[in-house]
Amino acid sequence: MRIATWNVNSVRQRLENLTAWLAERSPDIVCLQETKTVDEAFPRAEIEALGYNVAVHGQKTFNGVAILSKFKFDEVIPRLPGDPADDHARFIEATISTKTGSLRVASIYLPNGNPTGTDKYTYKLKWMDRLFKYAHDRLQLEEPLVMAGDYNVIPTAADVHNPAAWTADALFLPQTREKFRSLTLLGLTDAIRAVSDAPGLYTFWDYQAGAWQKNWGIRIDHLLLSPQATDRLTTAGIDKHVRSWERPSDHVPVYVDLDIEPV
DNA sequence: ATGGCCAATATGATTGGA
Repeated sequence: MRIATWNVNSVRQRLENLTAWLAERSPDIVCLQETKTVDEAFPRAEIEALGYNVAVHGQKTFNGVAILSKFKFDEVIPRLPGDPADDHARFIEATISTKTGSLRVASIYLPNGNPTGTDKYTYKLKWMDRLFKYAHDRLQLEEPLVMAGDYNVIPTAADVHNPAAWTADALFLPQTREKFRSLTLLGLTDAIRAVSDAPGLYTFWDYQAGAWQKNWGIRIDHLLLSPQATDRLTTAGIDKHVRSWERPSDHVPVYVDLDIEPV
């Protein structure tokens, strides 16, 4: 079972890259972020034609998440619990049936939080607290769980080309990193770091200032695995080459292979 | 880490992104 995450920065602008990457990597389940469209305008038919079921939770202009799956969804739940007044489309989870029980996958678009010192950063921290509560509750189920998405968190200095330039940024502030670390301390495993300690593993390069050409990257797209998923982890990787394609997203896909069979 | 970008919007300037 191959599960991936990709912040596509507009699914409609990225449809050609998305379909090319789906053919190349053949993921079974894909979590998308920043789809930037209302559900009615999501290119559902084009993706269904490639053999995927599609679950969407979008809104006008910004944000928007989705899950694609080669296997049918048993359950689809949009919105992160904990704040009914939060109208940002940043979370959707789904379950599918496997030979050893239910597999749960969440597509997460965690708030950026810049500029710091504003309500945007407060919103980010509160959202992370809600995500902690969600993870804590779901871990009680003791089932394979993959929380995949754009966390907008640089976990450590090894995950950024120039740490000094990011010390005051909402993605790298100690309080941000502490809240991300609390997720791993709950028992979730950062899949990429489970397979490699190498520096220079990035998932995002800014469009500006020639960041891609200079490899000024950061690692902010993560797949966090429950113990029952981690036990079955065989591979984790980053499709860096996708950043060099025509009209790319500023993020690239990240994926894991889990030794789990669908029904 | 901003000189340089990109996407969406009743759009031709503004907002959001990271």
